Amino acid sequence: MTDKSEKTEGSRPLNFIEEIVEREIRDNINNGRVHTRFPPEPNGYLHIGHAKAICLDFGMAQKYGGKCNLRFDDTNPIKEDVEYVDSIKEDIKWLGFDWEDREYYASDYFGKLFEFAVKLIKEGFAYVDDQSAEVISKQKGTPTEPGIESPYRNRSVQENLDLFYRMNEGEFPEGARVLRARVDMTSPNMHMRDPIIYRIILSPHHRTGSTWKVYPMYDFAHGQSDYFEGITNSLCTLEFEVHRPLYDWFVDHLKTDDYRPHQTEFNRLNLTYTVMSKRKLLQLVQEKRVNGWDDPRMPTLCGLRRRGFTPESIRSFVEKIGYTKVEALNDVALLEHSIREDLNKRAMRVSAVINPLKMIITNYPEGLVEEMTIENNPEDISAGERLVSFSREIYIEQDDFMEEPPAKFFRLGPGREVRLKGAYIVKCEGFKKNEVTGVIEEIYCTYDAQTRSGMPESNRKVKGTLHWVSVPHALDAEVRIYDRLFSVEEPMANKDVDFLEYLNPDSLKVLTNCKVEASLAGVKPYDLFQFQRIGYFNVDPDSTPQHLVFNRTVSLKDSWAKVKNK
RNA sequence: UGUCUCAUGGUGUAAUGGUAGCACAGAGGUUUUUGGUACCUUUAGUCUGGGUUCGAAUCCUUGUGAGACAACCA
Repeated sequence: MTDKSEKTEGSRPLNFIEEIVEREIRDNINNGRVHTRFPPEPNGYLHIGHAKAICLDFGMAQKYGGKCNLRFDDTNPIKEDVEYVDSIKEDIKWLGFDWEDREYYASDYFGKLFEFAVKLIKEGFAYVDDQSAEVISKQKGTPTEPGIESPYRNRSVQENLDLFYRMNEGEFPEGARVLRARVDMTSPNMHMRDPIIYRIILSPHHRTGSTWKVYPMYDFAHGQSDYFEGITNSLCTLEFEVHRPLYDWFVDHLKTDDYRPHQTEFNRLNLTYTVMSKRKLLQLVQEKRVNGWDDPRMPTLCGLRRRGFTPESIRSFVEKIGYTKVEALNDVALLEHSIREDLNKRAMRVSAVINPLKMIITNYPEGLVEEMTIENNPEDISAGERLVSFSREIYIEQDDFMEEPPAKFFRLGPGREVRLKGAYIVKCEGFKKNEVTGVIEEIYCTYDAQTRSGMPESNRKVKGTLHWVSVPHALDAEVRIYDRLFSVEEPMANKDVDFLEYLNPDSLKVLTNCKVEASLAGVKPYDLFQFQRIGYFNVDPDSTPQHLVFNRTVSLKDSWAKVKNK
């Protein structure tokens, strides 16, 4: 009964995590509370894969009346920096989520974690190992062979305690000693073979300075931090599945009543034609294969934002791909669909000619300018209308004229008629061609004065409608045409080929001679538009009133391109 | 020669023992002053073998394939 009502409530069926949570609520596990956390490490920029996690962590809390904490997992002072903290917070807010006053850091718990380690030592569950990293690693065995016990495994509690305190006094150099949990060296799960839980790091931490000389490892910090914060559901990606027994082992030694957090793993987001690993993204930035973390070709949230993606489109995409335990490769076409779907509803339509070809309307009076009324968005009447100047000389798209057009070409060619969007029907009477280069330099048309939009004659059927910009009114603009960063679906799939080999050489084309309508004079960075018949574009932060710069977010679907390529 | 996880159209997902559905992509069409949008139609799927059952994508089992795990990273 309850099952049914819960399922029909939403517009889609529950995913497996929602099913788990609803069962827990029903069974009053953890008093029926739902409290999640998003735990980024402040060592890089967030990408769309993180967005999938953010939407789940914050989304579950929202859906079930719970809370979601933001917790920086800052247990490694060598790799982390405050620089990243701010960008991460900005990206989460931009995506549309709010952690309110619950901004935490694993480093907030260094004291409690240290005490817990001391407790484990006293109970015989942890020991100081004096061996080198290499030796410890060797003793760990392999996935198919058991490990062997360290000669230091049975040190006295007193000695362990003494050594551990002195490790934290800075008495020993980095690497000299570690603290290990005393679990099981023969466990088939490598993570249970006496994992290292504390190591000596002498570099200062970005938040705690030089207070500490020993720092907890991820496994010794994460579950415990969840516990300290009262987290109920610790949601993470599939590769942490093998860590779960250790997560539970620590929580079991920490908990004092029925409350306990537990970990559930879901599949990562992989996208075709890109890479998602922080290391690879860093490499692209460092080797200047892209222009920084916010390069519009990057799958980072700042990159997608600069490219013109909206938070709504990203959330909608994440909603569409779902959460399962199957390792998936998501088609970037679905992301593109999500942004088109969103922008179709909200983007103002404007006229921009990115590869200009001048048209002279020979029978149009010289010096005459007419103001044409054009709707701002046919999908949204409330967006209103605007006036656009029309004159004797206009720019049209080079692609909209062919000297010898094929049958299916609905645009302009010698003797053909087309409609100029919101203006007149014109007929091509001739063109000027550079005899040396073969380039069409100008085309000459006549217009039918009775076909101005709104006049009865304007209803005449013509095959095509072109966008245009009046020459004397046009604004110059730079347009950056972005395409997929890689030319293959899975740049990492072939182990014998460096992923850089698959970089798409045409992922960025800069067009500097573009002409846009005058209404674009006052645009601000991140403003969104549809360039009529071309695609969705936004204003790049590089843009100034003197030098307009637009990024192509995504092209419009182009059924002519399909016909043409047949 | 380990442990854990997974396997449904091209892709991502649903169906929780009872008509294999949805979205994207593909194909075709209608409408259209965007070759856009919207709408309609359509192609295409339960990894393999066995078992339980009136009935199996679902439960049991065999095999196959894929992934994760051997950082003093997270």
